[in-house]
Amino acid sequence: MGRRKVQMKRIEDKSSRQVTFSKRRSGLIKKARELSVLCDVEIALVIFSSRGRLYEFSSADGLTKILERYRCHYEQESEASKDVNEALRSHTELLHIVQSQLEEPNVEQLSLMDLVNLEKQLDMALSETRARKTQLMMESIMTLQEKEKLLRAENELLERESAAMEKNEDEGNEVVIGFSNHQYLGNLGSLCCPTPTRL
Amino acid sequence: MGRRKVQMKRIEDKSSRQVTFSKRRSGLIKKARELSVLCDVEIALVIFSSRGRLYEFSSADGLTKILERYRCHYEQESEASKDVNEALRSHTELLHIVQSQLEEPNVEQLSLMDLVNLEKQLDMALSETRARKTQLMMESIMTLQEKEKLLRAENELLERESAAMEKNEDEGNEVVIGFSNHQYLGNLGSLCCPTPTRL
DNA sequence: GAGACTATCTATAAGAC
DNA sequence: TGTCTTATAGATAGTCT
Repeated sequence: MGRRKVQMKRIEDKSSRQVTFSKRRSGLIKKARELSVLCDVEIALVIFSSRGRLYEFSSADGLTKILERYRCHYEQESEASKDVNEALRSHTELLHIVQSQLEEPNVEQLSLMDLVNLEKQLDMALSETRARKTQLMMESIMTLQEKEKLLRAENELLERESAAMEKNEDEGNEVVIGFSNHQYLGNLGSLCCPTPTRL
Repeated sequence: MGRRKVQMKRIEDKSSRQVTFSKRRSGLIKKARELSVLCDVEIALVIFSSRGRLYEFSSADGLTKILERYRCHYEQESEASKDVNEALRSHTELLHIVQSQLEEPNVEQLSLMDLVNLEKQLDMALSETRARKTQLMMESIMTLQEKEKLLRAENELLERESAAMEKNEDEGNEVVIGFSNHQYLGNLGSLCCPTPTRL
């Protein structure tokens, strides 16, 4: 959005890098604020400059809360955190009981029924834990697959663009007259160079 | 940046809000990525949609690390959340330990050797299956992460090539006529090479 | 409900001071 | 260094598919 297109790589000149950082940083924060207001969503944005200075933005809820929510997102079921907390409480309770019973030298005195019940409870607790683990992994895989898809698409686009440019360069010395109306190009127009009319 | 200026307030129409969220979210994430690359800074961006879906971006260092750094910056740790997470982790560990302790010393007391053996075998099979499942999922995740890395690298390379080519063209000495104003091309101008009329 | 299109608006890279 | 200006690249609202 400036006088010329900029390459997507680290700006080597320290001064311009600083200027760009300042400009874009405020732009980014502004955009984050707009998104949070327009769409009524929670956003947390943290930026560390190379010198270690911290810049941040967060929507009304506050950065800490959002970050906390972020962490919880991977630890708890999104369905109902109530259930998770309850499960956690009962599991912990169960553990205490079992542990105290195991610590005593006469574990054998536990009745068979006690053991059966304990086993059942432990089994259920284990199942929940396993299910949670599996779900988290599945989510992770889904996210990654989505990322891959997007990257592949972007890649393809770039390759076509690149190929089109090369072709264009090869034809560089020829006399070329303007475009046909680009509106007729449809989808391809956005992917490759419109083939110019040659004389 | 659209057909008309938009008021900076929550978009009431649910549908447009959703569309705007999708569009601006990707725009914001793109800008965050650009800033992190151009200025070599660390950025963490977390967005929760109103439905509780999580979207995130983070520069190379990874979101967790940056958030960690953020927390260190303020030394504001939420003890409650930390405790919950710790509990969940150690909880899982303990369950495994306790279960194995329960199984071992009491096998004889059940005195149904066949059943016990069968159970053991089934248990082993189950364990193996679970382990295998976990391993496969982990491998899947690793592979996808690797893929992502490669695709990103390839992408960057292509973008540089592309940029170099354009620069090359710009520096050409040819006399150029017509369509010097790319604005007439609309969006296409940014995606395809603006092949001007050459003489 | 995700993408393509395009007019229009915004951000920002360079310049100017 | 900072601030203002300007030309241009980039983002996106409305629309259609």
